[in-house]
Amino acid sequence: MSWTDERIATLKKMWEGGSTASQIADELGGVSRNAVIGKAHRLGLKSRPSPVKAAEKKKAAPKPKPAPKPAAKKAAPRPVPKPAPAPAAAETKPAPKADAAIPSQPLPNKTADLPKIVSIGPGGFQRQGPGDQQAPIPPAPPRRLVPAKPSPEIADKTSLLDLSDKVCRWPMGHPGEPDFHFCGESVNPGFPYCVEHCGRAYQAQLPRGARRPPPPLPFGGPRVR
DNA sequence: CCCTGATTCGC
DNA sequence: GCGAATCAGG
Repeated sequence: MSWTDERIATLKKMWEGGSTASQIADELGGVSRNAVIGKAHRLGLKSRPSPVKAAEKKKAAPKPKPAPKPAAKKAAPRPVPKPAPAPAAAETKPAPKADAAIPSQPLPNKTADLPKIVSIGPGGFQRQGPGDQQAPIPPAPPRRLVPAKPSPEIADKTSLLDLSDKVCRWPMGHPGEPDFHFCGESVNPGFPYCVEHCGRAYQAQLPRGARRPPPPLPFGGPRVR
C-alpha cells in the first residue's frame, strides 16, 4: 500500500494522539508496525516515549552510592518546592490539549444568564440506580473521571472537516474510509463532544473488578455509529 | 516471550 | 521513500 494523504493524515493524527505504532498500523491496515514507525520518522514526527530512549542515562559520575553532588551540573532540576498550583483554569478553555484528565466543569457560576443549559457534565450520566438518585449537575463527579482514551489530538483541524469548538469532534467510522467523518453535533458546552459522545469519551471510573475490559475507543473499535 | 520505538540499510 | 531486519529497553 502507498502512503496517501489520508493515510498519512491518519498516521499523524494517531501518532500525535498517543496511539502506538502497532495500533496505527493495525488501523491503517496493509502496513507493518515498522512501516508506520519508519514513516512517522520520515515525516518528522517526534519520537514519543520510547522504551529504549527513555532509559537513556547519562553515564557521568560513576558514583555507586553517595552523590557528593557536584556544584553545578546543568540546570538546577527542581530546587523549587512547588508553588501554587495553577489557579484552576479560570475560564472555559476547550483546550485541545488534554492536559486535564478531567475537563473543567462548566460550573453554573452565573446562574443568571444561563437558564437551563444543563450542561450534562461528566457526572450527568451517572448510573441512575434502581430508583431515585438523580443529580443532574453534581459539583463533584461520583467517581473519578478518566478519558476513555488519551485523545489530546482531536483538536487537530484535519483536512476533512470544518471542525470548530462548536461541533462534536467524535470520529465516526474509520479514518481513511470514504465515509469517515465527525459527529458534528452541537457540543456539550465546555467539551469537545456533544452530550452523547461525552458520555462515551468520559466514563466514570468503576470500582476495580467491575470494570469492563473493552474501553471504547474512537479509532479501531468496532464501528461506532 | 510479550510489548514498545529507534535505527539501519538494501531496495 | 519505503519497510524488513535488527537493536534495545520495559
